[in-house]
Amino acid sequence: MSLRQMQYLVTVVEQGSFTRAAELLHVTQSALSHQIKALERESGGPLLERLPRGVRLTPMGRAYFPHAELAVRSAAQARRAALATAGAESGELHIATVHAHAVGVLPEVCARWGREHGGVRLVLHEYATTEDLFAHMERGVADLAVGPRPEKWPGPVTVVGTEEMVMVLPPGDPLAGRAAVRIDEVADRPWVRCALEPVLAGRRWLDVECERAGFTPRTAVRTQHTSTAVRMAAAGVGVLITAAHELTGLDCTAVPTDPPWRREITAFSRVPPTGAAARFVTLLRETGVPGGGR
Amino acid sequence: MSLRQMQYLVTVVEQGSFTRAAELLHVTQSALSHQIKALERESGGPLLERLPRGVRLTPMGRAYFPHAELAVRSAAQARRAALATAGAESGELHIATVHAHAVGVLPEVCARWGREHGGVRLVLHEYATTEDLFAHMERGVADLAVGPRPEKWPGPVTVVGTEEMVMVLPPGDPLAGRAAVRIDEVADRPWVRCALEPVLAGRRWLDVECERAGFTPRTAVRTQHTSTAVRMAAAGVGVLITAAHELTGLDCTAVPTDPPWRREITAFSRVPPTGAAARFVTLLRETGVPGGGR
DNA sequence: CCCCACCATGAACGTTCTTCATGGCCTCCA
DNA sequence: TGGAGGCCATGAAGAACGTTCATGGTGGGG
Repeated sequence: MSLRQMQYLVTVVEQGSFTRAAELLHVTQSALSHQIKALERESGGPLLERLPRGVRLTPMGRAYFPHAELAVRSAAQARRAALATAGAESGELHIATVHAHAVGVLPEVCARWGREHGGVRLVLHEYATTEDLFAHMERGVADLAVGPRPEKWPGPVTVVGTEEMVMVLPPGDPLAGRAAVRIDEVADRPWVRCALEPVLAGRRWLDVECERAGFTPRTAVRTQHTSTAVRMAAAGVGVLITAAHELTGLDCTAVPTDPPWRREITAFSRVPPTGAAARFVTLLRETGVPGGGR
Repeated sequence: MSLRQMQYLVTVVEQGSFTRAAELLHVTQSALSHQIKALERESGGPLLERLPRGVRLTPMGRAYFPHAELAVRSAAQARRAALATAGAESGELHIATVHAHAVGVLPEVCARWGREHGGVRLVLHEYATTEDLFAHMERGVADLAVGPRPEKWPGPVTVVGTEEMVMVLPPGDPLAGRAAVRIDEVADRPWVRCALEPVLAGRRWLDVECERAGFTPRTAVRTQHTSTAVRMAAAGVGVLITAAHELTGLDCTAVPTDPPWRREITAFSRVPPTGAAARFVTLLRETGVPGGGR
């Protein structure tokens, strides 16, 4: 029962095919067959169901797989952690994040990283929702995650900055130009909702605030990606509250809310960041993230 | 970079010595040296500091180690998960728990398990505190944990029962024989505190309740193990509130609190329990745990 | 000061993994 | 319906890897 066998299994399952997995792993399909068979022999039964078209996990495989995946990913992280501590001049740093942050706060950080730590390649894993991000971080896909503060996270969480939330309005909106807008002033408008809304104690922030203001937000449309939501709002579909920096380059109006809302951006990982990961956190705090480090 | 190498490293670090680790792993010390050296070569530098007396992790080793440990433990869990799903007639099921539960609720469950699933050996990992339990579960030491509901846990949590909390009094105490006792009736007494007190939203339950009752509990003694605390209380050192079933066989008086307190017993794991683990959860709910299944 | 405990090293042997070559099976399509 | 092609399995041979045996170096304690 070796790491290699698990790596092979994971790849075969991900690819749904021995042949494609073999190409990806740079071995022959025969080697895969042998190894998977050996793994199945040791595990006491078949893990994969060989279908005429591709493969699928057996019930036993489903019990086995998540652990194997975590083992494989942890091993990869171990290697990267060691390399990052050693040379700091080569290797990879895997960062997981949500799409909204990837387009918003990370580009500048990545640019500085490239100049200052050229040897360490950044590998970005972007997810559409925070749930996705957390789920994949738990499975160990990345060394470090950048995103909203996780509600439940068994590991170190560092606040690297805060974002100011603004209300997005189409160009020429009557409220445009105001210094700030109270939420009840738009109580009668439809809203653009997004999968990535900040959550507080299990409830969406906006719902809580609207309830306090005495109305229930009417949803015009619900999107996965924040960038989509922003364009909806800019087109006048409805009101959206989102982080200010996600609007750069768009033809729309943004007005701060009254009272001002802020949302934390955090970096979190399974173990205290060392080497490259630690430097990345420092860079995050120093660069580009409004309110960084507090 | 194989699992075996990581397994070797973990054992060497745990044992603090190549020689002892070699014995434990049933290989020669030479094999260990070779493998660790190979691992260090691939990792880009030494992971262990060779001291005249035993070994220690280098900074790089400290970055590497936790990931390696998780990889090793996950692999072991994968194997067990597969075997448990396969035969269900052999293998091991690793259960992590806190000492108080190990002596309180588990004996009966384990007895039934032995009769009904004799082939699957139970391996118990007992920890003194819930913090210890959670920390070790995160590192993947066991397939399933039994204990109080974890505050932050990234995985399935099942309530398997509730325990009634009672106030422990020495034999002949004036309050003994009462149907129930309010907490403010013992406001002037010293308390026996225990590391394993139920926690609610980050604060110890007892502190919250006493604050509500208008006093601050005065601590007579603080213990690690609940069983110690129970004996303290039975000896008249102070008042203790703990689960009723932890008193079986002791010469002391237990009086329910007014209002009644209950604490949940949960089973939690990293992935949905399958096979042996799933059956164990079922057994927990069916057996011996007051209020099981709700 | 010598001996013991402890880890490193090099060469030989046994095991394991990969490849090459080939075979079986199912599906799609003429 | 029969052949072509995609897909995984299998068996044998060679390469790669891990283990052992034997031995060397180093520091601490009697």
